[in-house]
Amino acid sequence: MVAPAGARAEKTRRSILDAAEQIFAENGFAATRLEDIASRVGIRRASMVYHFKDKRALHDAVLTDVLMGLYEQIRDAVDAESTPERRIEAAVAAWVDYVSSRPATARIVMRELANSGRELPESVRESARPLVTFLRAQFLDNETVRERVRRASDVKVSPAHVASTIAGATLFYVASMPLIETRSNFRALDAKQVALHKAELLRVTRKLLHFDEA
Amino acid sequence: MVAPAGARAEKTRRSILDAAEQIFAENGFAATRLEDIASRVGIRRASMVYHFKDKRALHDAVLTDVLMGLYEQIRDAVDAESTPERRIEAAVAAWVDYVSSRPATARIVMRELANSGRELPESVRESARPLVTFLRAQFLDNETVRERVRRASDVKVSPAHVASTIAGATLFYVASMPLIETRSNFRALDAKQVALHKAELLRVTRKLLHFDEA
DNA sequence: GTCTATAGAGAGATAGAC
DNA sequence: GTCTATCTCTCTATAGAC
Repeated sequence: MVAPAGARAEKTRRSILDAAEQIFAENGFAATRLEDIASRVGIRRASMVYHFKDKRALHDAVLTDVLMGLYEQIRDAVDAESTPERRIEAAVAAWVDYVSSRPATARIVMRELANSGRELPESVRESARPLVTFLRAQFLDNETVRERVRRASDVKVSPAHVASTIAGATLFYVASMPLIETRSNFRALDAKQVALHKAELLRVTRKLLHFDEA
Repeated sequence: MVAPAGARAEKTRRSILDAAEQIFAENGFAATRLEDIASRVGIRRASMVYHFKDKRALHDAVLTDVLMGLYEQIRDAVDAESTPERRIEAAVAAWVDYVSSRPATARIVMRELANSGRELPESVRESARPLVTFLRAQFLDNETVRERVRRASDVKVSPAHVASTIAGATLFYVASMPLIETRSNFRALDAKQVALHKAELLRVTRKLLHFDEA
C-alpha cells in the first residue's frame, strides 16, 4: 500500500494527499483529473503512480487520511472526559471542530454518502471502521450510556436518529453556509460563527438526550 | 428550452427526467453516462438529444424539476397555516415529507452543495430561486416572524444557523441512514421512522426558536 | 523519484436515414 | 421522434529513458 519511503518520497506523498483532498472535495472523484492534482503539487501526472498506484487508490488514501484524523480527534476528546454526558458533548464538540477546521472533510463525506444507493463500498467502510467501532462502543453499545439516557427520558430516544441529526447539521453547515450566505459579511467558518453553531448543536444534543432531566 | 411537445414527446420527456433523476442522484453528474439513462428509459442515447440538447441541459432540467416540486409542497403547506409558529412548523414538516418521499432529492442537493467551493453556479441558483425567494419572504425577512422570535428568546437566535441545522439533519437522515443502518430491520424510510425523524426535528425547531417561551 | 511519449478506452456530440 | 454510424476529445494507464 505504501511505497518504500525515503524522506523525500514521504514529503511528496504528503503533498499529493493534501492537494488531492482539496480537489476531490471540490469536484468529486469522477470529475477530478489527475492532471489538476499533479499540477498543484508541481510534478507530472505520471510521477504520482510511484506513490499511488492509480486514481482509486489515491482517493481511498485521502479518505482514510481524513477519517483517521477525525477518529483521533474525537477519541482524544472523549477519553479526556468521564461522565456519559460530558463524553457525548466532547464528541460533538470535537466533531464540529474537526469538520470546520477542515471543510474538505465535509464535502468528501457528503459525496460518499450521496453515492451508492444501497451500500457503502468496502473501501469506504474500511476507512471508516476505526471511527465507527469507537462510536459504537462508546455510545450506542455502551450499557451505562444507554441506561443513563433511558432513565432521563420520558419519550423513546433513538440514538441513531440523534446521531444522524447531529452529523447532518454540521456537515451541512460547513459545506453549505459559505455558499449560501454570500451577501452581508457573514463568514460561516470564522471562529465566532463556528462557536455559535457548536453552541446550538450542543443545545440540540442536550435537548434530544434529555440531559436537563437527570 | 422545451422541445415542441406532442403528447408522445411529453411522455418521453417525463420518462427521461425520472430516469435521470435516479441515476444522477446515485452517481453524480460526471460519473453518469447518458447510456445508462437511455437504456433505463428504453431508447437510444442519441434520441435524448431531441428532448434535451446535452447532458448539462438534462441535469439542469432535473434540478429544476426537483426544486420546483419542493417549493410547491412547502409553499402550499405554509399557506395553509396562519400563526408564525405553525407556518414554520408546517415548512419543516413539508420539507421532511418531500425529501423522504423522494430520496433522490437529498442526494442531488447534497452533491450540488458539495460541489463548488465558492459559489453556486448560476443554473443552480436559478432553479432554487422560487424556493429561496419564498423562504426569505416568509421567514428571514418577515418582520412579524423576526419580532416574534426576538420576543420569545433570551439568547440571540440566528435564523441562518437554525435553518442550516434543520436542512442538514433531514438531508443526512434521508441520504445516509439507509446506508448505515443495514444491520437489524431498521428501515429509515419507512413511514414510522420518518415520523420519528420529523417529530425529533420539530422538537429541535421549537427548542431553537424558543416556541415554549411565548 | 521524476520525466516524456504514447497507447487505449470511454463517452459526449453530431450527421443523416427512416 | 427515434434510429445507426461515426467523429472527436479527454483522460487514465503504461513503457521506458534519465
